[in-house]
Amino acid sequence: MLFLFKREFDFAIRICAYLAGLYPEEIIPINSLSKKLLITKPYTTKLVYKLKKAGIIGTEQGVNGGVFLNVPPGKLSLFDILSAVGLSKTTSECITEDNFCPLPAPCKIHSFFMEEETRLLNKLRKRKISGFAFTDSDFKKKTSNNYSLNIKE
Amino acid sequence: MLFLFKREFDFAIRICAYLAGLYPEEIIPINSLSKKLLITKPYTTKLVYKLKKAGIIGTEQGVNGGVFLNVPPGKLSLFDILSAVGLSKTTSECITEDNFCPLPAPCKIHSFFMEEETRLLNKLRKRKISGFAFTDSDFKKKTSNNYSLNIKE
DNA sequence: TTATACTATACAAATTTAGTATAGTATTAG
DNA sequence: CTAATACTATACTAAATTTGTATAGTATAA
Repeated sequence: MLFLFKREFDFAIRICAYLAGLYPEEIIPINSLSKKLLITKPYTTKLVYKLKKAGIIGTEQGVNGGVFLNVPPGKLSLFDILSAVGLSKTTSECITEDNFCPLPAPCKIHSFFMEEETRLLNKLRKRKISGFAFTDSDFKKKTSNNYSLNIKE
Repeated sequence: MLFLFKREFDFAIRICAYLAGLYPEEIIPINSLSKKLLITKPYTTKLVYKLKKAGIIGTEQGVNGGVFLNVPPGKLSLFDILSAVGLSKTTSECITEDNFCPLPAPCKIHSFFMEEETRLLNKLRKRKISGFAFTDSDFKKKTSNNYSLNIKE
């Protein structure tokens, strides 16, 4: 796994990037979404739940229900997505822990990493999901299964 | 804890930064080092072991032994230190795993994070420990205990 | 020769991440 | 109306990683 990166982040971005490709016409049931993106159904469900709570994803219940992006892809940043699944929990606790570092705060070591973190976070804020959107035509060939999509309305 | 960062990395850099402050005159026993830097002795030992294996730290055994930086601080990068304690293990496995991502490699999402990772690694390569060196005068006041240092030779 | 220090590896606890289960609510086609 | 399908919300388990400890040994020098 990437240094900066956990699986949950990757999956969350992947889901949003795919929904961005469908935006704003189509909705897709979680079931199909999970098969399509190679994420287990319970895991997909969990992420959809978090993303909906943050207002990023919208859902429709019922037989022909499904999920869809609730925000224009040009306005949805990677930062928004990662925050929704829990970025803040892993950020910057070290600075608030006193007695952790023997040097008077801010020490050069932690300052350096704080700066790098800030730079990365800003970059995540700038990058919008529209730049990562993909559609069915972008899939690997071997994933030949085609799940039907429901046209919204 | 910092987003980019684990405790082990922090400790390893801290040890090297302190040894850089002593360079090239003094050596310090692990015991004193561990008390001084607020790292448990077994953990300090473990890190010293790894850093020595990588050639970064030198040691002297015996009653007046201890450890010291084995490389001029201006030539020792953060990257060298983090590599010594195991940076490579956490890096970029995702790209080599096939079937992990449904999109043909390199997909935009992973490319983006790869770029960011590369940028960070390059920065770590550029930054030398000399820029982080500290000495006893930099400690917080409350850490009033002063452990005696052995003068080398 | 003994006290102190490093060497090398094995082990265990704690935390985080990843993934599953389940009981429930909502919607709509038929 | 009702049964099938889909989302809702939370609790739980398993795997992996990180963190920290233990221990038996080797080396050195006062």
